[in-house]
Amino acid sequence: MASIKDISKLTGLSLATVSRVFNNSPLVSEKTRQKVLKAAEKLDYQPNMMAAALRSGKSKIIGVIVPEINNHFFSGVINSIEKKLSDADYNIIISQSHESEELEKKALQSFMKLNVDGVLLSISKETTDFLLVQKLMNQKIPVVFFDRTPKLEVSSSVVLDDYKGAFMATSHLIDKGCKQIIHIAGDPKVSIFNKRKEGYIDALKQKNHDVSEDFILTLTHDQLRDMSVIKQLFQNNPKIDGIFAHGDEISLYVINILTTLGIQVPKQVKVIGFGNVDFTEHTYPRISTIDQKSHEMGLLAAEMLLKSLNDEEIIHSQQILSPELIIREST
Amino acid sequence: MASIKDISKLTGLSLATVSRVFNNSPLVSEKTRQKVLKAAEKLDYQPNMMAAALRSGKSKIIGVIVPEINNHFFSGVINSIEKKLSDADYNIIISQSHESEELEKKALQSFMKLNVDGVLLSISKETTDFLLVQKLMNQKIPVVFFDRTPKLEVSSSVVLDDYKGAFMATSHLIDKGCKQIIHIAGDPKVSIFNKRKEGYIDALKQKNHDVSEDFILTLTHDQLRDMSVIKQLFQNNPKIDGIFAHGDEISLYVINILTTLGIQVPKQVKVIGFGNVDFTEHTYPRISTIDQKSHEMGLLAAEMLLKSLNDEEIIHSQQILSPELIIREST
DNA sequence: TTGTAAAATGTAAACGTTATCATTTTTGAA
DNA sequence: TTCAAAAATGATAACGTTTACATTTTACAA
Repeated sequence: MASIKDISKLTGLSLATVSRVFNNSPLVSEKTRQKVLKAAEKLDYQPNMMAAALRSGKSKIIGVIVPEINNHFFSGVINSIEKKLSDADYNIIISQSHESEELEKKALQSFMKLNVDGVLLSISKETTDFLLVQKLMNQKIPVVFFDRTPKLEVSSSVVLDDYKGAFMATSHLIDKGCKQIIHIAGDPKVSIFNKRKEGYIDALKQKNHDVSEDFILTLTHDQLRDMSVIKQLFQNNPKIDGIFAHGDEISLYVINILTTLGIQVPKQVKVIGFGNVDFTEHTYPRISTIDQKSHEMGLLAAEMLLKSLNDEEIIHSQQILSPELIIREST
Repeated sequence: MASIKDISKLTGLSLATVSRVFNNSPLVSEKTRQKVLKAAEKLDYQPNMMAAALRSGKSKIIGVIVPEINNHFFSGVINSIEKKLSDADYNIIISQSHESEELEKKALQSFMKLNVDGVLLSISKETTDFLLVQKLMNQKIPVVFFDRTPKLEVSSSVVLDDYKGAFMATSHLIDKGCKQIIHIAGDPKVSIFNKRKEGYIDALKQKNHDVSEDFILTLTHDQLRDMSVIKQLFQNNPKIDGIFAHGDEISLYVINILTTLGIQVPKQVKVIGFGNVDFTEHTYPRISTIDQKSHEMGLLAAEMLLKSLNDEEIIHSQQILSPELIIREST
């Protein structure tokens, strides 16, 4: 591989001037710039980012951690992040925590060793301590949290207003005439799922509906797969006419179970999900849902990071995106 | 940030021995190893991979390019790749080509500048020239293609036997009694979609069914959204009783359209998709499909790359994964 | 003890850049 | 013409490792 040295030899210019050309320095004449560029072309020169990173302290690498990459929402966010950051000539390293604090730490440690310029992080369910993140921030490496954020005073983050989304979804069911609405809740370890639960409860309260713990189901994936739980619930409470599920996959699954049980959606029971995953508009019936703004979230998180990267001072700001109610056939 | 130098000073040992400790060299006594480790702990030392990469020529970074990251299949493959490679202490840089040859080239160029140790690549629809990939391989940087591969003599690749999958899907429909089977084909620019078409055709031929070009639909996304095309097709050919779609999203969509038109699935028309995307088992009816082995593909591709990375010589091998027929309610 | 091989440690030069400071060349007003 | 300022270039020391080679220390057979 040709280096800056080879160009220097070929052109008779010093290392410094050659380097300046590739860094678009204004203090190099047009004539020599062309000479260098021509030589670079001839030698098929590729700058060595490792050397540049070592010397300058800037790696042009951004670390991204998500719980699972093959999750509709996260892959959507990453899609936007990658687009935005690669446009700004950054490379992105992606790691998965698989909901394990240990793996998350390992990834952060790797990021430090790799000298990343910034970090985008959606924390795992298990994460309770933020020492490593703090350490990064102390080293002036900007960190932007998205979707799943810790309770830290000083940090930047982009989240969805999950409470509001759940409130919207539940209110929508009520507006559509539902009297007995159940909620299929998510893992209570994940704070955004709790917020969805609160939104559901408050929407019911506001419209003077009864709130019953029996109507809030927190099921494991296996329990959910077993139709009998849902079946029994409907047998015991034939008046149930609305379901707010904390995720789209769950809502699709529930609709499937109801259809199997001969219960019609939306005629007898109206169902709304959360996420606005692609498939929701291709199902039968098409599923009403809350758009989670994955694209906007990725874009905004990337933009916030870029701003911190370009500005001298790291700015801390908390952005809250508003969810959007998508009304389709299932309600 | 503490460096090896600081440890050297603190312990009174030379840079070389300290370095040896972190590289698990056998030629360092247990006593000094402990001394170094203790000092590292005290100084909160983090190795600088950039420096190591520059000196050793090994970056411990693998570049991965896919057309779109927020695509069920690719995010599944990436999931396995990330798992496998991070276990082996590699970092992965992910780029998207967005089906553009130019962006793909840009990503590859970035990879070269970053001195990646290896590349995993699923080529874009538009890609026709492989100069950059060749250049990488000439520099002894192993490249493993997956899913979408070029027609290169010397290369490593992991693909699904798409022809076989389509053959299985179509044969399954025939076995279930379908007489008039249509195929909703994918973009002809993507070779694997053509192979699926061929598999469909050959399965029909083998069982002495007529093959008609009218029964092979190659629709744009917009055309597909417009139900009238499908509607007309069924009005003109009321005998159609089987549909093989080149993707699961499409099959879900078609089932949706059919249901809207009052056509029952699977009673009147049987539908099978391709991909085995998560949602296919939560729909109503549950969708029969062909498993695309995303997990196996990612794992195998990563393993092949690791092998080339560890062995002196780069081995070239073409792996073909066998698809699996998943029979559900839609057939 | 001595001698010698093996084990452990040390020296110092690289890897390809960037950036500070110094030097040379160019420009153009006086 | 001269001279100072501006523009362009150069010399060189880092950045934090690794590694080939040299040296010292240790172990142990003779």
